[in-house]
Amino acid sequence: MANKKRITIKDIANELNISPAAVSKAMHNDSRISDKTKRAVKRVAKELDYQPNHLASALRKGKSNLVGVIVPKTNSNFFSSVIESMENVLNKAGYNIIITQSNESFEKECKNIDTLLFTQVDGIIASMANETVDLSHYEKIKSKGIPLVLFDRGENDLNVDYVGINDYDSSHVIVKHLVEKGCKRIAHIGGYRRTRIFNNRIRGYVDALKKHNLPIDNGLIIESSLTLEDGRREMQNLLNLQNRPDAVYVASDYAALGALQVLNENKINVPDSIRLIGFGNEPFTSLVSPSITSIAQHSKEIGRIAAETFLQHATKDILKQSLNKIILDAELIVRDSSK
Amino acid sequence: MANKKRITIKDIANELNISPAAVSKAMHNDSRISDKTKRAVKRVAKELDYQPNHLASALRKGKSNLVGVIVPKTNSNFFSSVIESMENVLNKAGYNIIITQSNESFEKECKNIDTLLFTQVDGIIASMANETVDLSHYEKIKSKGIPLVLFDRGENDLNVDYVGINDYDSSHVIVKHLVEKGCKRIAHIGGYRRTRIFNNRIRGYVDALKKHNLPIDNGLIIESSLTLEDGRREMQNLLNLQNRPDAVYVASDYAALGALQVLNENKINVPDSIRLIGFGNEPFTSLVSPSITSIAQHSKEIGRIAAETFLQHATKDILKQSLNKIILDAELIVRDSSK
DNA sequence: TATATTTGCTTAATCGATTAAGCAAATATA
DNA sequence: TATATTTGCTTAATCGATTAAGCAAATATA
Repeated sequence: MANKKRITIKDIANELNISPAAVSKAMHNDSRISDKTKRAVKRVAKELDYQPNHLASALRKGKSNLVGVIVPKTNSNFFSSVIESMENVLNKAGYNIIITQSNESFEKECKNIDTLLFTQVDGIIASMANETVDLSHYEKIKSKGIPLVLFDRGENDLNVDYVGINDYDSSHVIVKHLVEKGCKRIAHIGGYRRTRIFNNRIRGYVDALKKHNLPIDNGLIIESSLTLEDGRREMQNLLNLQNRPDAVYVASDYAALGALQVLNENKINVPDSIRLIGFGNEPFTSLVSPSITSIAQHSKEIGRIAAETFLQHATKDILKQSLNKIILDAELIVRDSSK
Repeated sequence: MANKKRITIKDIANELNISPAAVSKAMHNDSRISDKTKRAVKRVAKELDYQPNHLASALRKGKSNLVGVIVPKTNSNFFSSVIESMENVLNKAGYNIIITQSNESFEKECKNIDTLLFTQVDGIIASMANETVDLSHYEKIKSKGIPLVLFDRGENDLNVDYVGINDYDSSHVIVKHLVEKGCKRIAHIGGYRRTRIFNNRIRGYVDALKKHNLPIDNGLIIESSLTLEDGRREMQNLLNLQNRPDAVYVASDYAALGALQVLNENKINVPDSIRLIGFGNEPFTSLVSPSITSIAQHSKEIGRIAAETFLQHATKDILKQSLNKIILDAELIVRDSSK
């Protein structure tokens, strides 16, 4: 077998006739080790292709330098981009990330948390599954004293750090845009109110309608899981109404895409007959025809801030910590579907 | 701070007045421990909410139960689905996965490999970045005796296990389909030949043309990175030709989407004037208009087989190992763009 | 009944790196 | 010159779990 014996600090110590402890300190630039010894140690380490045993130091130091990340699914541009940005920040600080997918399942999310705790991650950064209502698993993380940062789908009363965009204001921006285009009956295909971000979008939508003196029609407010199929079904339902809406604000690009399909299939002109707005600014929104107006969520920023927030917890001592709730302003990207 | 002292086997041992060694063995159902003791140990473990220290056992046993996964980017349905399927298989076998993205960058891929080796993964499952030509980093993994399994973008001469689809045959299926529809000038927007799978697609395309007695026109064979922008640019170039093609086979759905945009913008009827076929069966292929004919790659299968191949390496002893090269048949999903 | 085997544990070493404590030599200070 | 401090290392314990070796008691076998 190709597997040669692993080089340890002991091998370096033997080579130089010093103690393993001195080698360890030299590698970490301890001030009580002479420059001469440090140089010798580093030279020999290089010569022997020494790779520190991460498990041993993790065990001794009580930290793994791993951060667990939980997302509903990596296959959206939003999440993969958030992750990429987190990775950049955390790698620089010497951390690696373990990415897990909940597939929008509460059960899978619980399993992922157990797995991450078992793997002894130094912290967890998560965005919740659609199904998640019971937060006791997150309480478990907190009770173990492991830093927890939530982002996007995660605002709640857990009293942990959170990074996300201003959903309430986003709805205002969307409604304002549609009103300016002359829309009077704006429907909202939203997520479930139990998830804070979706509740905020609904609240923002309702308040914005009031602000513009438009009537609230509960038949035009729909809660769903926001999958593509949900978008199709709910759009079809809206089309079956006596009094059709003249605009639909969908709280997810995937569902918006489903809605668009139904509109196209029914030869309903978008935007002339019905204006359509999605949420998330997934790349396909600019690719379909007509292209879909959407809200950009600053995924890179969210990832960076979430990672930095974790690092604050990891480095600073407990006493200095304050709760961070960072809400970024979102941006409306206007495309053909609402022009 | 909320962090209570961690429960160790020592605590359980004290509780029961037995040795930590007995506890360890009881937890692992060692045959030399009495049922009575096993039951007692498990009861106390539960009572104290004992969580084994993964780092300690990993250090002692010399394995981390972590598998590193490297993909170009998780935001395609193909890769996220492959990963999901790997995760299922590996979790069941007691492994966790660390997912890393190369973002199609060779440099990032090298970094990821170093990171994974440092984290002491028990194996690496990878699909290469577009940029990757130099394979010395993969040699490094092999030389450390760490199991390596490649999938999709990874067939090569490294002499490691590989799981992928039959790219050569897929091209044959595509060309046959187009010929049956009456196409005579079939262009191919492909990847770079240096990547084996793309070379195989090009070879299959050329051989299939020959088989159907169609002339080979090198002006219709294009190599690119297959991004959406590449698809747009190359489609535009094809439209500028004196003698336009009547069909375009694009080796990636993203590039095919770019091509479709250009065709739509130029009011060229797809499929009547030009037929279009993509590769990968990304969800959006069925969502755009017209929907894009594509090749389904059996992502779940690929993930499952790659994971199982790793497990074979991890469990069986070195002598028994044989090289696996598993090539799955791909499937043509015919949609409007080629009907 | 005498010996062999099995059962059920304990003892002690180990996986590598880290770190508190300590010691001798070198240097600084009074 | 005598004492205090600093420098540069070593020694030994430690992080928890695992496991080889071993031992006494219980049981099986001749």
